[in-house]
Amino acid sequence: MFDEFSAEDLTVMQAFKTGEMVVGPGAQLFVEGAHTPQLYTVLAGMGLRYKTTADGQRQVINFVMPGDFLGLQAGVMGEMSHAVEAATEMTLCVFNRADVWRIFKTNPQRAFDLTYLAAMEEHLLGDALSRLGQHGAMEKIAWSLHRIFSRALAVDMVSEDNRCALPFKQQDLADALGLSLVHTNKTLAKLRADGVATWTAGQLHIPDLDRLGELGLVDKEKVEKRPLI
Amino acid sequence: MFDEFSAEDLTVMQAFKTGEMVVGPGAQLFVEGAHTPQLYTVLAGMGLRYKTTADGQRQVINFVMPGDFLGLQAGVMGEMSHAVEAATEMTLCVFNRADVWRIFKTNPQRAFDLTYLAAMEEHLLGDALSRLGQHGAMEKIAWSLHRIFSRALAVDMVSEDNRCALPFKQQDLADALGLSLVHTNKTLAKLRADGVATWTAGQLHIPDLDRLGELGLVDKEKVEKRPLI
DNA sequence: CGTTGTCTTGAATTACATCAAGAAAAGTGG
DNA sequence: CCACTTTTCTTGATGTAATTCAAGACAACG
Repeated sequence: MFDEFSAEDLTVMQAFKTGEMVVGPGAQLFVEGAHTPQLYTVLAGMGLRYKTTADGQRQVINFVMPGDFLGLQAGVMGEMSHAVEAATEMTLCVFNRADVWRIFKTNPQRAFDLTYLAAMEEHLLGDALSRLGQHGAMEKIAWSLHRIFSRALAVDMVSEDNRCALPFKQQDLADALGLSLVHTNKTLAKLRADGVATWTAGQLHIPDLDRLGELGLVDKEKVEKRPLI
Repeated sequence: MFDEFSAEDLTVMQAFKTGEMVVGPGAQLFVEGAHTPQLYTVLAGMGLRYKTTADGQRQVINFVMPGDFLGLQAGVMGEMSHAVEAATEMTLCVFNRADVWRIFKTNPQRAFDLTYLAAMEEHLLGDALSRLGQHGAMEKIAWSLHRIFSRALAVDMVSEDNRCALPFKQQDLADALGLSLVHTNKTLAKLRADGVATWTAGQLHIPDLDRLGELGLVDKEKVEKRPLI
């Protein structure tokens, strides 16, 4: 799924990298509005990006999976507009914010990749926006599960029998889609009854991804390559 | 509102710039999924970014105003994930997609600005997402009008008596917020009756921006500087 | 001056939220 | 390992915000 990593790239990134870090479930990687000195690439584990609204509600922006780059906003804008929290134990590759500028000075290709990633996020958020704005609960949930599962496939986290770990709560999914917990639960029950998607005990089972995609109105989009930072 | 433009920056950007362009209302600046060779900075006029969903619905991503940079996605990813359409006559500063890479090679500061813009868009989309997911019609509409008006203030498009041009249809606002036209209309009528916001004949009148902000649950966020490309 | 697009308003319907309460899990401590 | 508490999941009943349907009033336009 990722662009190839040349020997030179590796050297450059190794200079940029300052270490590895392991955090436990529930750890706050970023706090909303805070000034943080570090950026991360997710090597293993899953997490949540979310915003807290003025009246105390929570909007989950998306689900964080291995390969994701965290903190680009803080890296260029100084502070994060959303929080990031670990849902499982996570292994992270750590970079210094101060080095971002150095990348731009010394390695245009990597700088370009950063912009690419930002544009990619924008694209994904746009998708989410149109799903939230224009569709009903069943479509939202089917779409979301489809997206998660496709991504898991891309990073090889899906087992032979079409199962992957999904260590979130139903409340998290509800908050991602702007639905109530109750309605989310009932819709998941329907998908389960129909044999389209079964999510129990932190495991998501999708026997037929295309069928789920139809319910979620997913247009068979190419799996896009993304740069790995 | 914009970062200062040094003499050197000006020279660099003038080399990058390939011309100016004026388009009429209704013109399609970008088509969804298309490969376009040009990028634009909006000098005057307003427009819409939108996506069309699989089942034919339309989600307006945001409203385009002077100072916006259009086509960054196409610039780095090759194709746009959304369409852009002019709502009024628009004046655009034209750049070549091929030159984007040159920017990264020769002018790290400008390259950084591009990434900054992308991160900014991501931030704005995240805001929109949480508004769509977590709030009711009144809050959505108040929030949206607040955002538009604040932006208009920043680019000095608001008259003495707190009016600015808003050349969109109610349907556009409805599609931006995931509401039906009817409900949008009724909510606007309520705002008008309460004297908070009056939008008629393409003119938006906001006597008291703070009052609107309260209704829209807007936390008094600093007006952020953005780079002008 | 008819035709078409946008706005406006009322009435009927529905998808979803809220309320409530029980059943599983998953921690916690003795 | 077993009570005990707390969290997460599940299901039914009730309420409501927003949709859809329908139709009239303005505007804009050729």
